[in-house]
Amino acid sequence: MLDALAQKFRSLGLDRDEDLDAFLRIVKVRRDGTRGEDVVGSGSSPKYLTVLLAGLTCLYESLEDGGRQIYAFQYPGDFCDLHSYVLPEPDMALAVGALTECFTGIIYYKDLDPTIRRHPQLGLALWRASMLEASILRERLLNVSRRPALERVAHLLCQELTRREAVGIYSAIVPLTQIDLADAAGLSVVHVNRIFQDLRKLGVLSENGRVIEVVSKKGLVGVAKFYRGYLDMPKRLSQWQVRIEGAAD
Amino acid sequence: MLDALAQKFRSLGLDRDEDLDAFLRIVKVRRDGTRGEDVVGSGSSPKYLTVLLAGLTCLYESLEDGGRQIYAFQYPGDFCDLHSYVLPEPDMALAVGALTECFTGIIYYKDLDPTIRRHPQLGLALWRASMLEASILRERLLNVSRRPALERVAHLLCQELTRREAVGIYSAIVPLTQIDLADAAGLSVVHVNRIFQDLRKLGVLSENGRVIEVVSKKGLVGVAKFYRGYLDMPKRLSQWQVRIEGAAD
DNA sequence: CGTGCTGTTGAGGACGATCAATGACGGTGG
DNA sequence: CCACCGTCATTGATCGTCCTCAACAGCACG
Repeated sequence: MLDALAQKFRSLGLDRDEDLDAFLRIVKVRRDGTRGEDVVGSGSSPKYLTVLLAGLTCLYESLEDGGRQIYAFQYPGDFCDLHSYVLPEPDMALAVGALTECFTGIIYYKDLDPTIRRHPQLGLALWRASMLEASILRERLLNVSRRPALERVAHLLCQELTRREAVGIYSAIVPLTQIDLADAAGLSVVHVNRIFQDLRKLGVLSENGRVIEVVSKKGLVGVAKFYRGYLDMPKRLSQWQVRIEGAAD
Repeated sequence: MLDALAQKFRSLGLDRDEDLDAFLRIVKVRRDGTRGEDVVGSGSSPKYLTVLLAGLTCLYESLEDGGRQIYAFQYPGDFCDLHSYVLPEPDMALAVGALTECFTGIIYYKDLDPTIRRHPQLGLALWRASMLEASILRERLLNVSRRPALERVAHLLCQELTRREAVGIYSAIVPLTQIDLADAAGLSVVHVNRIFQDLRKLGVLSENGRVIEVVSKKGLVGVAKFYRGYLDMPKRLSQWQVRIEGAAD
C-alpha cells in the first residue's frame, strides 16, 4: 500500500533508504470513504498530514454560489493537505474530497517534525513535492485562463492521463464525471457535455456515455496541443543531484 | 535595501537573529532594469536565486499566440525564481519581467545550500515562502476561473493594494498598465479598458487615464467582494510557533 | 517632430452560460 | 420483482459577456 508513496519520494530525490524508511515508518494506513465524502474537512487544520495511498481525490473549495472549484486532482503518493502543514491557517475553505473509493495514510505532525530534523533530505523532498503542486497549478491557471473549452477539457484529460501513468495506472477510463471536469475547468456542466460530444465525433472519446474512456490518446494530445511534462520528477532531478553532490558542507 | 527582505523573513518565522543574519550575509545587492527588461530570463536556470529588493516585477510566460500570461506580481522581499531552486528544470518558459525600475539581490546556490544545512529554520522559511506563493496562485485561479470581468479586475487590484501595504507601500497609485492587468486577468485589453470606465463611473478609480489610481478603497473592496487575506503571514504563524516550541527533538 | 507605447471608441460576432426538461442507469426498499 | 429515487448525462432555446478587428487620440521619448 505504501508503494506509491515510496516510489514518489524516491523520484523526489529521497534516495537513501535510511531516510525513506524513517519516513515510511511514521505513516499510519487508514481506510477512507468513497465518492462524495471528504477525506480532509474544510474546518480547522488537524494534527496530522494526510497522504493518498490509493484512489482519486480532489482539492476543492465550495463557493458561495453553490459551485465548487477544483484546484487539483490527487493521485496515490500525493499529499492531500501539505499546504496546511507549513501554513497553519487553512488557506481558505479548502477541502479534499474523494472521487473514488480511496485509502489514505496519516502522519502526525509530532512524528514528522523530529523526523525532518533528523533527515533534512526529507524536508527537501516535501518542499519539492509542494513545488511540483505549484507547477501543476500554474499550468492549470494557464489552461483555465486562455484556452477555449474544447482545448481546455482535452488538456485537462491529457494531464490526468499523464499523471495516472506516472503512478502506474494505464487504464483508458478516467474515473471522473462530467461534473468534476466542469468544476475543474471552470465551465458549465452543459457546455462540458457538448464538448464531450465533439470529442466523441473526433474519435477521441468512446461513445459510451456512462464513463469517460479515451479511445485515441494521439487524437486527444492533438486537440489539446499538449506538450511535454511539468509532471515527471525523475528527469528534473539530474541537475539538482549534481549540485548536491558537489556541495560539501 | 535589505529591510524588506529581513522583515519578510521575520514574518515567515525566521525570528532568531542568528539565522536571519546568516541569510542576509549571502545576499548580494544588484541593480536591475526598468520596465520591459527581464530580471530573470526564460532560458536555463542560473546558479543563483534572485530576490526582489525594490520595485515591481511579474512572473510570466510568453504564449505561442504572442500573448502573455502573468502568473504573479512580485513585491520587495519576494523571490523571483524560487521555483527553479528546488525544481531545476525550468518549469516551462517562465520568466520574470520588471514592471517598474527595480533592484534585486542574488544568492548563489553554493552559498545557500550550506547555509540552509546549518540553519534549518531558513529552509523552513523558504518552504513557507513558496507555499504562500502557491496560496496566492490558488486565489488567482479562482479569480480567473469564476468571477466576471468587473469583479475580477477589482479583485486583482485589491490583492495588489493589500500586498503593497504588507511591505509598507501605501500609495493609491498602482504602477501597472491596463495591459499588465489584462495579461494577469486573462481578459482582452479592450475589455479591461471598458471595465476601467465602469470603475471610474463607480467612483473607484480616478478619472486620470494615464495612471491607475484607486480613489475609493471601500468601493473597490465592495465591487470585488474581497474578503480577508491569504496574504498576511504574521497572523498565520501563531499556531505553528506553538507547535515548534513544544516539539523537543 | 516623428515614432512607439498606452489608452479609448465603435461595430459585429462567437463562445459559453443559464433555464428548463427529459432520459438513462443503478441502488433501495417494499 | 417492481416502484421509487438520486445521480449523471443529454438536448433545445435564448441571452449575455467578452473577443476581435480596426481605427484614432494622447503622451513621452529620443
